[in-house]
Amino acid sequence: MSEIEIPDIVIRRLPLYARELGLLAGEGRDFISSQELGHRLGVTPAQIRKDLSYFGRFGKRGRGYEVLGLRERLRSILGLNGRVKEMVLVGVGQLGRAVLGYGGFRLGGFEVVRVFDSDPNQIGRKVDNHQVDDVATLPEYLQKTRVSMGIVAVPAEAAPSVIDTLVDGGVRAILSYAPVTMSVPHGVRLRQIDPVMELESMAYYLEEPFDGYIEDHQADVTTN
Amino acid sequence: MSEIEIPDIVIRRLPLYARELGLLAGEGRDFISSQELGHRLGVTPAQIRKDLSYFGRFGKRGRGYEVLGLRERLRSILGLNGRVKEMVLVGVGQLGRAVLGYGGFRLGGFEVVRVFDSDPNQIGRKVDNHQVDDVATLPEYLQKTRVSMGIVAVPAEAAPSVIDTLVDGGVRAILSYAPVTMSVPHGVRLRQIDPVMELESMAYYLEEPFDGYIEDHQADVTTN
DNA sequence: CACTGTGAACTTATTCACAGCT
DNA sequence: AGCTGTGAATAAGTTCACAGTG
Repeated sequence: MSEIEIPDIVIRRLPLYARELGLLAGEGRDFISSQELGHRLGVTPAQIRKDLSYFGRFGKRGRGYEVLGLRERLRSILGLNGRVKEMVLVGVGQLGRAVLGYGGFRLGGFEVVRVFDSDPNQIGRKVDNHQVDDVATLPEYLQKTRVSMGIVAVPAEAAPSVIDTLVDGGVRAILSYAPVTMSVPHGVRLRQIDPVMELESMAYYLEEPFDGYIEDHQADVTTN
Repeated sequence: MSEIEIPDIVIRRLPLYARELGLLAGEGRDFISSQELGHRLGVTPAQIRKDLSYFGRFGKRGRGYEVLGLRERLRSILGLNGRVKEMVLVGVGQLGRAVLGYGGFRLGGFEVVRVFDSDPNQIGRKVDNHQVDDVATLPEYLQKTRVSMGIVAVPAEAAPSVIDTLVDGGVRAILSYAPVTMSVPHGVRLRQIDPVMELESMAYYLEEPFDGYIEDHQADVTTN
């Protein structure tokens, strides 16, 4: 229970559990079983119990899990119970603006604290209460402030250099919307959101035959 | 090689391969080995060869893969070589607008053909060359046109009903930006993009201790 | 000769099944 | 009685290693 490496795939499910527990709390639920939670999430009860067992024993036998208590434990495990996580945002095009305007980050305990762009037309402007700074000043900003998370919302061509700058500046977790593959040093997490790739892979299941074949691919619900 | 079920995880990597092959073609490369392609993508060469072997034999021994040829095969396998894939978009808030404005869909062979919202202030307005229709008219529109893909960019509360409407209307592949878990019938693919969950799971690796513990989680590059 | 294509070996992830609490 | 927590069993996914081939 103590010195095994916890699989990333397990870590990635924790936010899902935490989110659903938040909803349950909102519905006034005090306790929930792995059975019912799994049913709501499309996950097996055994999966949930096994995942949680990596971190400790949070349930009460015969009763299930205390909804708010477990949610707090999960957020604590994820490191989300301290102060708000500060992020820099690079790129204030349409997508960057949507990121800034999206309330979900704030609610989740994340906050964009500084915004950068390379477009002279944007630099100096105010977008959603944030002064847009020249991306050229990003390195010095990172040096001063040690922000550990970043969001990249720049065009593909610009992304590699932006990501390098973030990494060099000590940013350890990067969420990129740019469709480019890059490798980053050990210890840095880079995750990409690429809606086009999602659509492309889903297209496979739309029974269009490929070339001459007519095959029947059918598969199950995937909630990512 | 012929009647085995192809794992979804393999399908999901095909767009990644196709994308990189497109870049290679742009660089003027004619052939590439699984070795080099894997290196560029952070994937093992064996993985690439194994993935491709589900669909046929596309390589030339001693030479590697013909860049443009393989790209076309992959796009064909995914069903992306026919005409443009038409999609409906539900929700034209900030996020929906970003989706509409994003050129990547167009380039990938996807096109938003109709836009819906429930907000009376939006309905009837023109957004990025699209007339915004009342979401109440979505069912009849789907009945008429049999669009098979949809993008959901509405708030979480509205998402379940929108998704149900899409499913009932015959939409078989749905990309949702709303942070809600839903189950859909067999044969329908629902994929969610949830940046907050990505950030939350990455936060785990930012060496914030959880409660009293100080542990050392370090893991490798993850490009989704 | 440098590569692919692929069974076999291995590793990782999921599910089972049941002992043990409450 | 009804649940959790968890080793053991199974399934899924990845990598190895090498025969085969242009």
